[in-house]
Amino acid sequence: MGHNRATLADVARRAGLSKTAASMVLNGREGTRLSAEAHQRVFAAAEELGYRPNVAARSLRTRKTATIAFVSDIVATTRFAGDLIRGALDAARERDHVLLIAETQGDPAFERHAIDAMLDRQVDGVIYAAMATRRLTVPQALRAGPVVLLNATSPDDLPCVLPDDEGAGRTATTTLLDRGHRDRIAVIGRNRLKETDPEVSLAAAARLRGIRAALADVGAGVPREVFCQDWLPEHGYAAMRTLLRRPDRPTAVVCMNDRLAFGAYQALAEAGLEVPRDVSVVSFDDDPIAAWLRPGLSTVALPHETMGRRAVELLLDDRAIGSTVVPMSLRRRGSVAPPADPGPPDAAGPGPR
Amino acid sequence: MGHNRATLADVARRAGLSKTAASMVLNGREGTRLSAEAHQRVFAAAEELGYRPNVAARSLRTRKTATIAFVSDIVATTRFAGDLIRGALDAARERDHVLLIAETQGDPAFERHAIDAMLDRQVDGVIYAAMATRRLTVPQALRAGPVVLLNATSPDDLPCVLPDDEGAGRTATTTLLDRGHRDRIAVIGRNRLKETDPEVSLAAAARLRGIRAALADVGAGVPREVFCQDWLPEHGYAAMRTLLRRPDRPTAVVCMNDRLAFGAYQALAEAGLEVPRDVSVVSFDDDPIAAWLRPGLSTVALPHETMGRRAVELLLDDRAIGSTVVPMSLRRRGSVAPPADPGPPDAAGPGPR
DNA sequence: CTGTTAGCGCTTTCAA
DNA sequence: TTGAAAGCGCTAACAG
Repeated sequence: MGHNRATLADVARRAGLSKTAASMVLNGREGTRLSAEAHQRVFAAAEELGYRPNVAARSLRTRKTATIAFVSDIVATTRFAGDLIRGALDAARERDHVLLIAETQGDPAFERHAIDAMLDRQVDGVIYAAMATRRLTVPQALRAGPVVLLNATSPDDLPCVLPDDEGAGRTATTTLLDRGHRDRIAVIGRNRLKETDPEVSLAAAARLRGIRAALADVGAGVPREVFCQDWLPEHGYAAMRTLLRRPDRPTAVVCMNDRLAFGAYQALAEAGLEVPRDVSVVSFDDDPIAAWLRPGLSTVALPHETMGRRAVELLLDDRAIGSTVVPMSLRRRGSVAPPADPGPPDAAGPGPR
Repeated sequence: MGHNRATLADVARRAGLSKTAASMVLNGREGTRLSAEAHQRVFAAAEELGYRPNVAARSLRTRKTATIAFVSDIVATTRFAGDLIRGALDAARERDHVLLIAETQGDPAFERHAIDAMLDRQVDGVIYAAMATRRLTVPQALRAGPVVLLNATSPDDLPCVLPDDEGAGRTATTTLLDRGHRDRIAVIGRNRLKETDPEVSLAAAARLRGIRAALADVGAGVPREVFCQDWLPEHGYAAMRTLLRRPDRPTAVVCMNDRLAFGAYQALAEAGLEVPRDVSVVSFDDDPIAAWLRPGLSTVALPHETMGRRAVELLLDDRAIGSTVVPMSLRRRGSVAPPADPGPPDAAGPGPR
């Protein structure tokens, strides 16, 4: 690849100057001024030869590669991984950097291998990303240089970028409260494991805190909460059925993520209930599916693209300290409306329509 | 990053040998044999110092970087991008290579920039990926070295990796035929632009060819085909409503992708029709949503992970010639059943349940 | 069998 | 104002 590229020596020769002179002109070094004419000649020569510096050679000297390692546990599983990467890519491009990516698949051997591979290539820094917001411990090898955790924290307070899940919880809930829901709001997606083990999830507990805080602010009653084994559509479906079986059907539910909400939609439709007329729904993530549902699902979006971008900014500006929390904002679609009417606290719900 | 790494000189010194000797041992060069004891000493020294070669330095000499550029038009939009990358990543890891990624966003300026950045870093080859299977022209700059097109072809027959969309069309259709559907199969998602402009899509025409061929094989009638402006759920929804409005409701539909199928499901549910009892559905892609629908959607999966892997293999083994077509296989879920009964070719359908 | 000597292409003292 | 020379860490000729 790139066989006969012109070298700096070629440029210098053509310009009738030394490599030093050429180098200085091309790098805009002010250390010592060359004649305007020398500048001209060098630029002209470089232009004519289509000169491009060899980054490997340069970095051997400068110990800078303008390359960032992006190491994540899993890249493919979720669409969100792409957003994280895209944000990082954008920011990197703006600063003339490039991303070397690797995936550990949660396997320590792969991880070790990946990190070595990156370090061997003298990357300027490492972004260590998790696909689910969580706490993790970064391998010792990374301590050698700048690191930013993306969508993760570590026990030892490395600089990190996180989404504001607690704020998101408030936002979701407030949306409901603003429309007049209050004492019959339910929560779908409580999960002991996700809420208690920070290595599994940081989002679950934070979202719940936000939800409860918003409710407490207006003195609303404790919401009905349904536990789910995981956050997949089938669990949301089951949870919603559970809720519908009870006497006082909720006027609104907040689902811990969009997949749960999708399942909830399915159960609602099956019960002949209409969103948002009979039940309002809000959730989190802004999975593509949120826009595809009928009606569109109002959801608090994960700011993954911004997070990815922020991570490289922190890394390169090395003002990276503490945690950077990125706000999450509501994508308003059609799934929220005022409660139909208080209704008698008995029946499970009317038939279709 | 990686400040005080031991260098080859350190290892040599510690082993009491020359850099040359150390280099040879470490690289397992057989050119000239060193004493067994020398081997021992070198390995021991390297081990003790935690020596790792500096890839930049090495590549300055060898002109090999063990780095592959992965340039794509869009990485984030679809989940499939992740699969392509993941496959490539896996294959690269197995061969001790690493991926430098960049995204052009379809912008020629970005593209130029990205390619320069990669070439400046002396990558060993380039994988040029498109997110929708299509034809494209690769920038001249890439002709300098090995290139493999991923999910794309070019007018000048660069080596490429493509999914077998025509086979997929046959597979989808055959699934229906095998269950007894025949003359009342409909197709959702015809699209003039996608079918005629190879720079937009290669998949649409190929899938359609496959569908028709399978039908022709059994002498089935020409299917009812509905055009869609795009392949999004809303279009599938509209298309299905159109079909249901006609007198002879289809017993089965093949949708050009899963998003259309999702829309079709919505229209079916709304009409009080049940999948697969009243209408069977098959489609293409294996979008995550296919597994989330109720019942699960049978769909012919895009083999993106395999494709990504294949691209790397072709590039590195440089036996890269012509096009490599990767088969697509059916994910059998619950959306296909035998037709209920021939039924009178009149009514639009019964009420709910 | 082993070690010395040149570079790869670049930046950076240091002298002229 | 400019240029020669050294050297980043490594490998490949070429002598010993």
